[in-house]
Amino acid sequence: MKRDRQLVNAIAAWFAASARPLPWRATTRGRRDPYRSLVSEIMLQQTQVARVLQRFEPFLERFPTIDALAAADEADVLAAWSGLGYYRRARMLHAIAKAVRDHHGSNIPRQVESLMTLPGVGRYTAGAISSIVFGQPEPLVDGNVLRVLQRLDAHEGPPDPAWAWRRAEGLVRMADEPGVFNEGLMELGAMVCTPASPKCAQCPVAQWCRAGKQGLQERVPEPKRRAQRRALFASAVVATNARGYTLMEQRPGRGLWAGLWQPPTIESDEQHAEPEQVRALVCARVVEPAATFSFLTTHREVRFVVYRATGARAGGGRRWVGPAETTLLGIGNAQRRVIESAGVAMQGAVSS
DNA sequence: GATGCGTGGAA
DNA sequence: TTTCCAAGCAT
Repeated sequence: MKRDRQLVNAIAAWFAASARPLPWRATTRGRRDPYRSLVSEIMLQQTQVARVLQRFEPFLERFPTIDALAAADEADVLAAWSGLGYYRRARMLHAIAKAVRDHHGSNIPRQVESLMTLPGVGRYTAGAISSIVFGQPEPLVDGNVLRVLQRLDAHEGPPDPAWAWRRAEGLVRMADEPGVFNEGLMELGAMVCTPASPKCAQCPVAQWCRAGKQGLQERVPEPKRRAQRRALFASAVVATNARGYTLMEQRPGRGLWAGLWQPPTIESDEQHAEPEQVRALVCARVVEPAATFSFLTTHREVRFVVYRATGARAGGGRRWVGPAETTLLGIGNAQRRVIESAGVAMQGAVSS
């Protein structure tokens, strides 16, 4: 008990002294802006801080308030999310804004139970907003916290979220400022108690760390096996017209790159489409091979074969899209690579 | 409870 | 090159 109290105080003190000045940590009169915090929490789901830093302010500029976001077209939200991945988050963030406007008087709720009813808000995000924005004594567990807590207690074996949530709850109740403690736990995991080569020599709670004392810090928690990546065979046609515009279609509303735009593409788990099928796909007069590359996602190795075509026709939901217009559509980075590999320039290019 | 959902940096 | 995994969530 005494150890726990010391841990909590040390983590909060360390964070208060060393927190990075991230844009969503800005305060007015000591308060976080709930909307900015909400956007940052959704963006940060399974996404590294460095990546979010590139996109946060532009998104806020495009949708400055929760009402502005609620009033926006979903297509515009997806366009602003282009390249960030996990595009379902963009749709759900949009849905959150509408739900908050319609059912909470445009005020983001402060209780975990209310927050959890919002689409795309799970236990972590609800705990984060409730504690960090509103100061409620709610626990939170993300990948960082899971690792930090298991190491502190030398809780061996694979990641044990159920155990970590109980532990986090017990600790956050002792904190004077729950949000500061929670953010400190995460920051500690991000900056010091890293998955590989943790910096125990500069750790503010090393004296209480049981894994560190036993030399187990590199083996706790035990990494878990990843599912094998499955192949997906994609044949894409980059059809251009006389003005240099590219033919684009919208992907289905579910699954990979749901709702995003792409050059007409045939996909299969088995093999690539025959060139004749590709030609038929766009009814083009001239179709020629242009490029081949693989694009990796967590669960898929997408093997693209890219063709160039002329003499195709729009219709059936397909549209001719000019270079400037590509910033207005939701387009995945794989599709950007497809288009550029065919030698067609576009704006809002693939990041780095 | 396992799986699918993106992307890119680090080792 | 390959593997891991990053402020998770929904189904």
